[in-house]
Amino acid sequence: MTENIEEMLTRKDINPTAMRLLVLDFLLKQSSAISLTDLEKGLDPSDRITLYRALKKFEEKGLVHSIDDGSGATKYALCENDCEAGHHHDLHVHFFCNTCRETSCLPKHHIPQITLPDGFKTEEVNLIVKGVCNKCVQ
Amino acid sequence: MTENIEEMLTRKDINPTAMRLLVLDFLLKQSSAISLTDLEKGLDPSDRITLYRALKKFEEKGLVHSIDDGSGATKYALCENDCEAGHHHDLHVHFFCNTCRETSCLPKHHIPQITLPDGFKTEEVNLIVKGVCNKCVQ
DNA sequence: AATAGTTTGCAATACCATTGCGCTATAGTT
DNA sequence: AACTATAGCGCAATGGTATTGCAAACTATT
Ligand SMILES: [Mn+2]
Ligand SMILES: [Mn+2]
Ligand SMILES: [Zn+2]
Ligand SMILES: [Zn+2]
Repeated sequence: MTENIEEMLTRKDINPTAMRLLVLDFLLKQSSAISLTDLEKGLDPSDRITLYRALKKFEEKGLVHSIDDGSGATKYALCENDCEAGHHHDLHVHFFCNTCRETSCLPKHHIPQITLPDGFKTEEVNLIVKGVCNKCVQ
Repeated sequence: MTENIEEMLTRKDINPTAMRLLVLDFLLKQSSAISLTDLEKGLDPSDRITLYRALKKFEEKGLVHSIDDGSGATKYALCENDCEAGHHHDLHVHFFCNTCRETSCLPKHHIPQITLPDGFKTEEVNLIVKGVCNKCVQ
């Protein structure tokens, strides 16, 4: 099982250190995107900065993508697709639940094409839907 | 002219104090959304917290809306439409220029309908397009 | 074993957002 | 006009997140 995690890292050209294995293992257990603080609490006691750098490395290598859901803290989630170092292909919608404050990837919901005024060049699109998630709706 | 600004405030049920007149006047002169720090620099010397509370009051009363463009600082822009206290109707796209780092409202670009999985309820949509704006494109 | 490169942990820094609180200006009342 | 209640202002303080510097610890290689 651990070998599987280790392979995931090496396949992405990430040195599988003890800390990084722990971080990836934790990420695999999540059902929603997590913040650095979530990770810190989940792997207590661990140094926040080390965790921060692990996430940054993962992002840089195309293993996780970061989400700015407007909560103030960047969230991180594993990439679904075959993202490459530097180039992410997770152009999907993200959902932020105003009730449980969890952020989820909606990988099946692609971001619609946005037509801009003349002279504007699109490089990236961030689409966050906020509301009530399926777990919180009654 | 000042009366016009004053009326804008009173019409929104905002007490037109000297500070608030200055803030609204500054906002009217902008061609893009501004941060609290931008406002502070533009109205130097003024107390940052007072400006912060002016923006919050404006937002609460439906005179400005805030934009989270992922830059780290919340941006503010005057509402185009007849927003009411508490209920904003600026469901338009926002554009962040990666070159000049300015954030613009695209009020003519409405946010497309997003269909979510069963059980998800939409309350709000935040759509930020990042790229190069018409002024920076060469 | 020595060396070079990588990772880690701690300290420090820089912003941004937000609240508490006393002072002041203003509006409303007598 | 004097008085009082309220609202606004300015300063201090706090809390949270992101990011970098640096030295110690660790790994891999010669
Ligand atoms: Mn995602
Ligand atoms: Mn806008
Ligand atoms: Zn929820
Ligand atoms: Zn630009």
